[in-house]
Amino acid sequence: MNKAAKTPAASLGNLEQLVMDYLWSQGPSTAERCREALLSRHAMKDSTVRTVLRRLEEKGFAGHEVQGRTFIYRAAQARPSIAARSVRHIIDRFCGGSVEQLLVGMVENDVLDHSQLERLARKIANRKRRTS
Amino acid sequence: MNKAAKTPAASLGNLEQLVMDYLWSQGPSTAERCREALLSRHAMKDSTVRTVLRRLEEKGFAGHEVQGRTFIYRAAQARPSIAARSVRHIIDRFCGGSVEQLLVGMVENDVLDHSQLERLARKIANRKRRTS
DNA sequence: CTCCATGTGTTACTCATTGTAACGTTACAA
DNA sequence: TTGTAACGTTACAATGAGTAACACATGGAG
Repeated sequence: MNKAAKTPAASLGNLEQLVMDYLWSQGPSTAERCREALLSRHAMKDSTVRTVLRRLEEKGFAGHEVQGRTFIYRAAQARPSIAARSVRHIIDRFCGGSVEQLLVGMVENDVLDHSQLERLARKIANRKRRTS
Repeated sequence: MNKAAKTPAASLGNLEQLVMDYLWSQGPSTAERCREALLSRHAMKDSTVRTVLRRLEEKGFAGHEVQGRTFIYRAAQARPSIAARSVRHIIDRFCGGSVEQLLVGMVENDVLDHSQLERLARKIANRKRRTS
């Protein structure tokens, strides 16, 4: 069947992450521009970036359009979307599907503190009001 | 330096996950009992489970005590703790460190619906009252 | 028209991780 | 003493990720 986007929740290597971060923050870009932008943080040859970009596309994280004879790559999924799905996985894996359980665990493990929880509660309340 | 627990947030392979799930749900166990329990879902030789358990220990996910001449393996970290740290990673990677942003993304991506958010808000309110 | 610069396609090598397992050794029990 | 149940050691294949060389195409400068 579909060859692209094999594993829905495949994870990213460090360089792949770096490249995606670039695409997310800077928007569509050619391979070369991407490479130049990352040079200071991660030097590499042009073929390297291009390989990474191609693999990102195979994984469904990126896409490209052809402009003239150059490829313009772009992020295929929004960051929040990926984050949401990743967390869904974690919740299913470790929290029996319960979001509350995750939150409790985060508080107990000092990933979330009480003041954050308070702000969170307010935000949720606001959002509820606005969208219902 | 320290050889064990190299990467704090190393991820688990499928089999490793299976074994951890067993340890988490069934409690401390010998390698052989673990193997037998997983037989129907994942057949393997005894040396295979033992290798997996050893690696899990190297990664800091499991530990063992010696009882007579047999090893009793146990989960070294609670599930919620791992979940919490994983989510922390995601938040840092994809949400600029903002939990709220994650939650919003989860709503927008149908990982969380509004009724769940409501219940969540209630739980948070409760917990806040109880623990402050 | 020719040739170079620039861009893509293909292929491959290395290293770490993960699954898998054989083989060796040890020690308790009958 | 001998078999069996544990563990220790070592290894190999597949995969993923980083890295890159080399070949091919093509549009523009001369």
